[in-house]
Amino acid sequence: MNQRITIEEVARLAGVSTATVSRVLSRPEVVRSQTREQVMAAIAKLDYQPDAAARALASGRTHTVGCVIPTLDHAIFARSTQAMQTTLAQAGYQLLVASHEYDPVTEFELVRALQQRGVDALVLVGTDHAPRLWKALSAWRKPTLLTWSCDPRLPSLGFDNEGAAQMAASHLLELGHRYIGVISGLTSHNDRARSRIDGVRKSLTQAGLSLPPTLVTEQAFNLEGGRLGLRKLMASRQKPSAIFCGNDLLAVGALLEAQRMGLNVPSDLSICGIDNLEISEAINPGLTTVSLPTQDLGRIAAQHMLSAISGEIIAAKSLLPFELVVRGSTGLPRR
Amino acid sequence: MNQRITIEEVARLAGVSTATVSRVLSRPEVVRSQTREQVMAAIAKLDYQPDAAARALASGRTHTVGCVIPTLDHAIFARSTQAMQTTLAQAGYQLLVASHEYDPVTEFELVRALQQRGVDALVLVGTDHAPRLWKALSAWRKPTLLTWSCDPRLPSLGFDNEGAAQMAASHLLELGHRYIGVISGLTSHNDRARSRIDGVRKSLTQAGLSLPPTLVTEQAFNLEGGRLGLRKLMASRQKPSAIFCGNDLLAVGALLEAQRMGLNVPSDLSICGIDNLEISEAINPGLTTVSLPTQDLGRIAAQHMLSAISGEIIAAKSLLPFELVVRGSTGLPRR
DNA sequence: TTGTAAAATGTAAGCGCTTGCATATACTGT
DNA sequence: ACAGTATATGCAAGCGCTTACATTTTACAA
Repeated sequence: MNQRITIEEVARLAGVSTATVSRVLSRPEVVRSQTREQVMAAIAKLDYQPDAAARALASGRTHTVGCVIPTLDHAIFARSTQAMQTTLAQAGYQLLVASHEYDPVTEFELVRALQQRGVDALVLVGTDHAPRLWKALSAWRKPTLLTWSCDPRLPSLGFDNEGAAQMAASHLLELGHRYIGVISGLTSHNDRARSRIDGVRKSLTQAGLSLPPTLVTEQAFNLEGGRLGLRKLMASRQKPSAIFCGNDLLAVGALLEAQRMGLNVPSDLSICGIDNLEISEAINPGLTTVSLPTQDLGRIAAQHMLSAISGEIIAAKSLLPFELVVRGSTGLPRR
Repeated sequence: MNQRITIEEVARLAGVSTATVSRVLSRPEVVRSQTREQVMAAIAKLDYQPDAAARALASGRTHTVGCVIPTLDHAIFARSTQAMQTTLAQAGYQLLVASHEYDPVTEFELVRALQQRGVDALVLVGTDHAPRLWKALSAWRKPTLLTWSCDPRLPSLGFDNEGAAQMAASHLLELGHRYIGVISGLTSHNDRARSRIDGVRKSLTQAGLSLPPTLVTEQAFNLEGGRLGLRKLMASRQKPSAIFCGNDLLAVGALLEAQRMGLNVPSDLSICGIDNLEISEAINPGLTTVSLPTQDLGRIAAQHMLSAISGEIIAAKSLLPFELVVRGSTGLPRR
C-alpha cells in the first residue's frame, strides 16, 4: 500500500476536517454545497479512493452482498447470479459469490466465511441446508434471502417447483400419455429436484396413475445425465411414452440421445423439461418446457436485499410466475 | 453488530494477550503448542469469528481476489470463473466477481471499485481495455492477470486465439472448402473475436484465398446470433460451403438453423466452432470445434494469483494448449 | 548453578475511516 | 441589533485487528 492517499490529505487540501470529507462521501446532502465542491475538487485532484476496509470497520457496513450457490456451471445459476451482480453494482454494492457444488459442509463453511467478511446480506439457494447452517443464519442479524424455493424459516423468493412440475405432467397427461418416466437431477442437498418429482407424482396420482420406481432415474445435472437417464428408462420393461425431466439440461440431453437412438421426438417419445433455456427453443424439435424467469429471480433478489439493508421490511415469501411453453418435443402418444 | 465476540474476549478466556491470539490465527507455528491449544479451545468455546474488515485494515490484505469478466451468462466465463472460485476458496480466499457486459466504461468503474475494496489481486479478461484502465492497473501495486488472451503489458494466461482459429480454418481448407464464411461474435471491446477472424483470414491468405466482407458477419454472442448469422451468410450471392464460427454458441445456433432451413450438415454445409462446450458433443451431428481448457484457465489463473500474492514471480505469459476435435458437422464439400 | 541465545509472549501504536457530540456559523423574527 | 433556532463543521474516540519492538521464558552449554 505505498503512498496511499488518505482522507486526511483530502481534508487538508480542501481546508476542512476529515469528518466533512467523510460526510461528502456518504451523506453529501448534509454538507453545504460550496464546501462540498471544494472537497470534491480535492478528491478529484488527488484521485482519492477511500479504503473500503477502513470504512467497513468504522461503519460496520461493507457494501457487499454474499451469494452462495451450488455452482456457476449451470446456466440457470449463472444467469440469475449475473442479474444479481448487475443490479447490485448499479447500487454501488459488490457481489461475493461462492459455490459449494451441492456439498452441505462446504456450503456451511462458505457462509461462515462470508459472514466473517461482514457481508451486509446473504443470498442462498434452496431450503436444504445443514442444521448448523440454519443456526448460523438465525444467529446472524443481517438480511438473508432464500432463493429458488421457499421456507417459512427465512424470507424466500422462489418458484413453486412442485407446481411447475405438475404443470408439465398435466400437459403430458392431457396429451394422453399414461406411461410417464422421470429423469430427475440428483436429489441430495437439492430440494428443487425433490419437489419436482413430487409434483409429477401428485399429478399422476390425481389422474389415477402411479409413478413406479423403475420409471424414475436420478442423474447428474448435465447433458450426459439426460442421455444416461434416457437410455436407462428406455431399457425398462414398460417403456414410457413420455418423459419429464427435472430441468432442461437433462431434457435436451435426453432429446438428443433419443434422436441418436433413432427415436422420433415426439411421435415415438414426448420429452418435457423445466427452465426454458436458450437451447430449449433453438433445438429441433423445440423443447416443451416450463419457463422460469431466472433472470428476474436474480434481479429481484438483489432488489430485496438492497431494500432490506436499508431497513425496509421485505416479503417473507414471494413466488415468481411460470408458464408452460409448448413446443415440438411433446405430442400425442402412439396409438 | 450486537455483541460480537472480539479477539480480546478470546485472549481473556485463554489467559493470553490479543497478540498471541492473533498469531494463533495467522502464524500458528510461532506459538507454543500448549498455548495454541488453549487459544483454540477458547476460540471454539466462544465461536469466535475474526472480523475481516479489521484484519484487512490492520494487515493491508483482504484475502480477496477480484475478477472482472464480460458476463457470467456465457458458459465459458461461468466455467472458468467457477473453477477460479473453487481454487481460491480452498486456499481461504474469496472471489469478488463483477461483469461489465462488454462495456469498457463499466469495466473501468468495476476495477476501481474492486481496487478500493482492497482486493489482493485482480483478474481481467482480454486485452481490450480503456486507456485509463491500463493506467489504473499500472499504478496499482498488486498482482494483476490478464486471461483468455495475452498482452506484453501485464502477466497473461490465455490462448492463442488466432492460432486456434487458424487450426479450424485449416481443417476446413483441407477438406477442400474454398468458400468459407465466418460468423463472429461482436468485435467491439473483444480482442478474442477479432483475433479469431484474423486467424481465419491468415489461413485463407496462405491458401491463396481471401475472405470477402460479404462472407463475414458479426453477431451477438448467443444461439440467436448464430442463427441470424447463418441466414445472412446463406442469403449471400456466393454461398459458403463451410462456416467458421467464432465460438460454439454461435456454431450450435448456426447448425440448428441450417437444419431448420432443410440443409444437411455436413453434406450441404460444414460448420466449425471454437470452445468445445458440452452441447457441442451432444448435438447431432456433433460439432467440430477447437477445444479450449476453460476450466484449467480458471484454476491456473487462481493458482497464479495465489502465488503472486505470496510474493512469487509468475510467468509473464502462459499459453494454454488447444486441439481440434473433429466431429460430424464438418465434411467434404459437395462436389 | 549461571550465562547466553533462542523462542515465546506481551505491550501498545497504529491501520483509515465514521459518527456522536460539541462548537461555530447562518438564518429568522422581533 | 439580538436572542433563538437551525444548519454546518470540527473534535476525537473508537471500530477490531496486526505487528514492530520490548520483555519474559525456555533451552542448553559450560
